[in-house]
Amino acid sequence: MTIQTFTSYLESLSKTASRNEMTVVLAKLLSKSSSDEVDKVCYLLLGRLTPKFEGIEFQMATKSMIKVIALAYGSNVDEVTKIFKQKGDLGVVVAQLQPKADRPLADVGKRAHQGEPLQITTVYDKLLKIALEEGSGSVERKIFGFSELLKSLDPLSAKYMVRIPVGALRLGFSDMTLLDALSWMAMGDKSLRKLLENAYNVSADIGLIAKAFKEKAGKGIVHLKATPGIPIRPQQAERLGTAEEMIEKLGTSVAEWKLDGFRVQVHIISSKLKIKSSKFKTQRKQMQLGEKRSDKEVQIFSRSLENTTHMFPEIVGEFRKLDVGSAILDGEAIGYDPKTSKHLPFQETIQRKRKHGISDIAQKIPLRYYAFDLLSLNGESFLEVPFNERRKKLAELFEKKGKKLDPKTVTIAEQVIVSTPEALRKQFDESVKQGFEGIMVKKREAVYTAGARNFNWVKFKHMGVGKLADTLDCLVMGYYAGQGKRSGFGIGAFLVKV
DNA sequence: ATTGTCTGCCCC
DNA sequence: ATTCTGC
DNA sequence: GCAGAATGGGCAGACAAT
Repeated sequence: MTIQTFTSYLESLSKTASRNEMTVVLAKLLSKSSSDEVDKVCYLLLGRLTPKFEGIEFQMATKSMIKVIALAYGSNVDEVTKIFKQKGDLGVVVAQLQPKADRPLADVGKRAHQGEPLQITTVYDKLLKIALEEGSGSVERKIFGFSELLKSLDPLSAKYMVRIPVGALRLGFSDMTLLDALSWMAMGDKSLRKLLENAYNVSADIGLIAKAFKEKAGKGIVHLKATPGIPIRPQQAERLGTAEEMIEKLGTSVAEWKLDGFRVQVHIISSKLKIKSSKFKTQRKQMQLGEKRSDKEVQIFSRSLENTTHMFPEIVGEFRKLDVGSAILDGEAIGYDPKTSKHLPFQETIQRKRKHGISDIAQKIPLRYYAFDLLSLNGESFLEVPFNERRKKLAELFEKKGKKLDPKTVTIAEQVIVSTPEALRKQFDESVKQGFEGIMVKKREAVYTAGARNFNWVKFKHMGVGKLADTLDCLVMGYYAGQGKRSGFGIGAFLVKV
C-alpha cells in the first residue's frame, strides 16, 4: 500500500463524524493492508510506531516540528510559529505552506509524482529511524531527517505525517474502534469485538492482534490469555457523588483505602515458564532487561503499561521470595517516611519516578506495595473469577509458607464490607481522618474487566481544589491560543488572576 | 560542570 | 488526572 | 454511558548551549 492511499483514508476518516461509518472505512483500509503492513498501519492510525510498552518515543513535539517545517519548506521558525498560532494545527500549516514552497514543485513530492510511489512500510521505516536517533546531535538529526521525509511526500501525506509526532492526529477514534473495524473486516459486523477485546486486554499490542487476526482469523487470537511478562490493561474506577448512589449501584460491597501513589502491576515469572511464541519479541527484550538471572523473574508495569521494573528494586526483591511459580498482581505503591512509617503525599512518591540514582532515592523514600487483586496464578487466569474469590486467592498467596514477605515493603490491602450508605460514609470519614485520599468501593461479584472504566469499582474521594468553591472572582490576564477544535474560536484557555 | 529548553500515549 | 461533547 | 479530545501541575530525562 502506498502512503498516498493510506493518507487518503485518513483524510476521509477525519471528515467522518459517525463512529459506525469510521468503522466501515477502517475495515476497508485494514482489509487492503497486507499482513506485513497491517501492524504498522494500526500503530500509525493510533499516532504511534510501536505498542506503548516498547518505550519508543519520537522525542519530538511542537517546537521541533516547527523547525522541521521551516527547514523543509524554506520558511523560518517565526513565520511557521505565526501560522501555527493562527491555525492551531501543524498539519494545516504544512498544507498551507507546501504549495508556495520555494523549492520547485517538481522536487517536492517528486517520487510520488513520477511513478515511484512511496510505500507505507518505507515511510514507517523512516519514521522509526528518526524516532530511534539518540545521543549527541540527535535533535539535529531528527529534525533534518524528518524534513527530508516531508520533502519526499505528497501534500496530503505530509499533512498527516507531521501530526503524528506532535500527537495531533485527532481522527476521532482510538483503539476500541480499531478492534470493531477488525471484526467488521472479517464479518461485516461487530460480532468478534468481544473476542478481539479480550485478546487486546491481556496483550495490549494492537498491531500484533491485527496481524494474527489477519493471518489466522479468530484462531490467531483466541489462544491469547493472561501471560506473565505481558501487561494486562488495568481496570479503572468510575466516580459517583453520593454514598447512596454507590450502594444502589453496587449493593453490598467492599471498601479499601484509596492510596495516592503509583498503580503497579507485578508479574512474577518462573524461569521454567519459557517463552513459546517467537512473536513476542518485546517479551524477550523484557526478559533480557531483568535484573539478573535467578529462578524467579519479576517485572513491573505502570498504569499506562510502561515497563517500570527499574523503579521498584525493593518490591522486586520481596516478590522474588514468594513461593510461587508465576503470578500477576494488581496494586498501588506509595512512599513512606522510613522513621515514622507514615505514607507520603504524591509529590514525594513521584520522585521515585526516575531512571538514574534509584538506590539513593530508595533510601530516602522507600516504597510500600499494597496488593489488592490477583489476576493470574501459576498459569491460570483469574480475570473471569469474581472479585471476592480473587481476593481470597490473593490472601492465600500471602499466607503461603516459605520466606515471609516484609510487610513494610509488600502487604495486602485491607478490606471492610459495607452494605449501607451510612457505613460507607463512616469508612470514608475514617479514611480522610487517617490521611488517605478516600476509599475505593468494589463490587464483590464483579469480574476483572481489563482496560475498562466501569462501576465494578467506584472511587469515593474528598472534594479536590476544584471543588473548594462554586464560584471564584477572577481577573482575566490573558489567554492561550487553542489547538484542534478550539483553534477556530481563537481562545483555548484563559489566564486569570484570583 | 552548570544552566536552559523541550519532552513525556509521564504520573496523578 | 478532570471535564466536556457527540453519538 | 461510552469513547474520544482537550485541558492542568509537577517532576525527571535527554540534549543543547554556555
